[in-house]
Amino acid sequence: MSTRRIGAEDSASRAALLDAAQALMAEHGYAAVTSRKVAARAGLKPQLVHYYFRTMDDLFLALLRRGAERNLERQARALASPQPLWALWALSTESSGTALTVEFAALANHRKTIKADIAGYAETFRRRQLEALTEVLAGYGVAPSQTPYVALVALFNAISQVITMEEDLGVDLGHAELRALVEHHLTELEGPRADILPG
Amino acid sequence: MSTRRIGAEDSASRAALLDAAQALMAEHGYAAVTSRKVAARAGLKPQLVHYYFRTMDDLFLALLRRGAERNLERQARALASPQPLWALWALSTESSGTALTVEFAALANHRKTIKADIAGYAETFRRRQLEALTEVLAGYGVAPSQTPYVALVALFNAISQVITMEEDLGVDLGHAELRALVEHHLTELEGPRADILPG
DNA sequence: GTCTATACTTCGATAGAC
DNA sequence: GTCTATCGAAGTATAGAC
Repeated sequence: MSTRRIGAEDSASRAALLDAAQALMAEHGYAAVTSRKVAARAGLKPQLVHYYFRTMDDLFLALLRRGAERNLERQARALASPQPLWALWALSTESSGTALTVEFAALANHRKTIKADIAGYAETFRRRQLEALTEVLAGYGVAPSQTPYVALVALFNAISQVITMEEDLGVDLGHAELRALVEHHLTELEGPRADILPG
Repeated sequence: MSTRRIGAEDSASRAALLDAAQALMAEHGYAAVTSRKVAARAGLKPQLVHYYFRTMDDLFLALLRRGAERNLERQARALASPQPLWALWALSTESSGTALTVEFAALANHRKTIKADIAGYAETFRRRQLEALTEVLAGYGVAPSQTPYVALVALFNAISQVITMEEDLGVDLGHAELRALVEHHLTELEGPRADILPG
């Protein structure tokens, strides 16, 4: 059965299909990512989707991996910047990736193959943050005994994630005040934010 | 066109269809909520879905409203209990509703009709919390000038929401520590948690 | 008020042509 | 290595019978 051939990884058509799938997923949700719509958006024939990605699951997986690699790189740059906390805050409250994040979370609910991959990526993402921030926070003189660093990292993510998700939805009750609270602490630790855009 | 008749609101079949849709959505995601699958799960014919709900959007809306009413009631009970903070914490970190929440968030991405409804419900939910907790926190002697209540409420929700979502996904880095942090504060304000299950 | 017969559209996937 | 012709299954929705 699985003897059918598959397209090359560096094909331009393949990349175009991934781009189209990503745009569709962000704009219209994962259910809109059908072979036909993806192909139409990329200006290609529907059957090509199944040539480059045997199943739709494979397409979602490829999309996740590509996005994950990009995000890990962006995070690494932020964590290596002069103001890692501010840079991470800017990156995490950026709304551009929110829709995709939500869609992948929903996707995990019913595509078990993908769920494990998403969880693995989330874990790596968090773990790298923890490693880098452990050094940073220790450098700033924050005692881990009081509040464990791992709790701070989880807290930081919870806040930024919910703020972006809710704002995307159009709900923002308490956001300004919560943002102010976080930014007050960031300023205490890292000084006022230097106006450098996140990489 | 819109002259077609619609089934009674209190019909048993209608309720069965909603139950089936809810189960499907939680287990397999909103994309699995198709007229055929919903009907099959309810032991009915697919066409009945369109008799009781003219379109699939109508079905999703009915499902949202039913769930929203139930949640608002549960929240009201929690907020009126002897330990409102603990009760709210128990309610918000309950994992049972998480999958549905995520699915509705994703649904909002591409069904604009539904997005407004979801946002409206989220806002009401938060606002009621704020009203009740304003009294509670003032009673506990928490000064609103230090950290505005509305920020605390948003923070509380961010934490519980992300914890349940991540645990549902299988990621729990920092959760135990973050939970401990929250529960430490709850104990300070409200004393140790009395072992009463949430309503 | 309740349900069925049926039309039309879109989907994922494969086999085979270039 | 790249793409097309085509199939069977599943989707939404309407009109009309009980």
